[in-house]
Amino acid sequence: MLDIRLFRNELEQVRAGLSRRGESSESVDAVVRLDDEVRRINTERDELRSRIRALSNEVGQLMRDGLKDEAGDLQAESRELGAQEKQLDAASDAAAHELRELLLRLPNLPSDDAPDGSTEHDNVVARVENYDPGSYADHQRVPHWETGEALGILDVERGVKMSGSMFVMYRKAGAAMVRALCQLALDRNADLYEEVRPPTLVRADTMVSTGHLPKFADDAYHLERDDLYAIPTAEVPLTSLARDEILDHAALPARYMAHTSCFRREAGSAGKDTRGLLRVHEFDKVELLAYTTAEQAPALHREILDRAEALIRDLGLAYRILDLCAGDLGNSSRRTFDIEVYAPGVDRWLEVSSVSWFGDYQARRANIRHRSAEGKGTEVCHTLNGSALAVPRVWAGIVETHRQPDGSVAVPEVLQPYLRGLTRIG
RNA sequence: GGAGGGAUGGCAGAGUGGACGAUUGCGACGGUCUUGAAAACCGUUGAGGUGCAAGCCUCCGGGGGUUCGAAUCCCCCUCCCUCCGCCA
Repeated sequence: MLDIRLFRNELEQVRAGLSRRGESSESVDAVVRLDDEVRRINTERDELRSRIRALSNEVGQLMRDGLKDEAGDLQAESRELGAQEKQLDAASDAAAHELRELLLRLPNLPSDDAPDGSTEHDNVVARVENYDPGSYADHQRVPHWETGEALGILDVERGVKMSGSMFVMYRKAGAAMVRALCQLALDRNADLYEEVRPPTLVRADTMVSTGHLPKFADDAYHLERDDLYAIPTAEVPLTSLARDEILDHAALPARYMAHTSCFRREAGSAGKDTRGLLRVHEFDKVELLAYTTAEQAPALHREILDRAEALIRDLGLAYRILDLCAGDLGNSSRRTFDIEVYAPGVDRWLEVSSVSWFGDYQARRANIRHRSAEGKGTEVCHTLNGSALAVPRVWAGIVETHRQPDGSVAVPEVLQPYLRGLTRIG
């Protein structure tokens, strides 16, 4: 949620930022109009309240003095004002509610550093690492679902039998590798990040805090009977960890990591990427998240990207870093770097991590503040996060990249200790 | 799921219709004293809205109601605790 003060003091900046995303300016106009209205009504209402309080105090004084009969006129006047106040209050609530709904649906402003552009084709490739297009042999040009099936480590058919399309089942070393990847990611970040195991079913307001509701309700699994949502990423519960709290300045930056299942309906992608692990409804992921001051945010953005990148590099995968253009940024993000792994079997770049800086957009929704360094007053925190490791596509990248001429898959060295010393699958 | 008890400032804990945004204690911060510290003593110390400011307004778990006036009375909801039931 954007700071309403931006609309009052730096309206042109808001318009410019939103238009870089391709948002129309109609809602901006509506926000300004409603904000004016709310403040106008509130001023009038507060004036009435003030008079009612003064009258009531007079009545109270008369009562204490035993002059009950003289209070009648004051009571009548106060009652009259009370009726007016009630009307204004209702009008204020209605306008304020409308304003909030509007603000909740407006996306964040792109950072000035985010490149211009409107679609994913305009994203800037910041770096390409460990990738030599001519280096791939025929034995690596096999899709992971074929290798997985052949080695008995991926059972798509039975996953679908249980739960429908885009649900998969891992088996034997394939299942162990899911666990190993998560354990590796947690161990590699345990030096600075506190491990958390949060609930995977959360309330609506928890989803609102990160920006996943109300705008993207179609993407989330919802348990109607209990009105709970299955989290699409650990970002959701981790952001609500500090909801409605005022953090101590000395506690920042506060770093957390969590391994969770993630659930996505993929409502807009029906029929797309349905094969293998390219796009699934349920998957495991280790997420990194930080609460910071505004000043600390850039350093943490780099740190999370570095850590996510290091894991991919050490798994021996080819990857590239994308600097997302303004038009392709996630709704809540001001700047995002995507890490994409090259999967030779399907000859595609697969997004495995999205490292984002949200400014104070999420923290304002979640009401997360910190005491300012000078001691007086509070400031809204900044939040940042990124996948340390999202399992399915990394799993696919490993199986395709490290496939050997004999059809087996070499286990990356960093993973071997987590697979009981296994060096080769198949 | 049933029955009862709770929810007040950073924490603990008073307050059952009127001068209460809230007694007090602890903590924190500033000062006096001290070579320095501790102790003692003095003072300060919640969050937000609006306004140039003085000020005004809101917030005692959330929402509604009664009243001239609600932390306080009534209704609904959420959460926590105890007991019973069920259970990995």
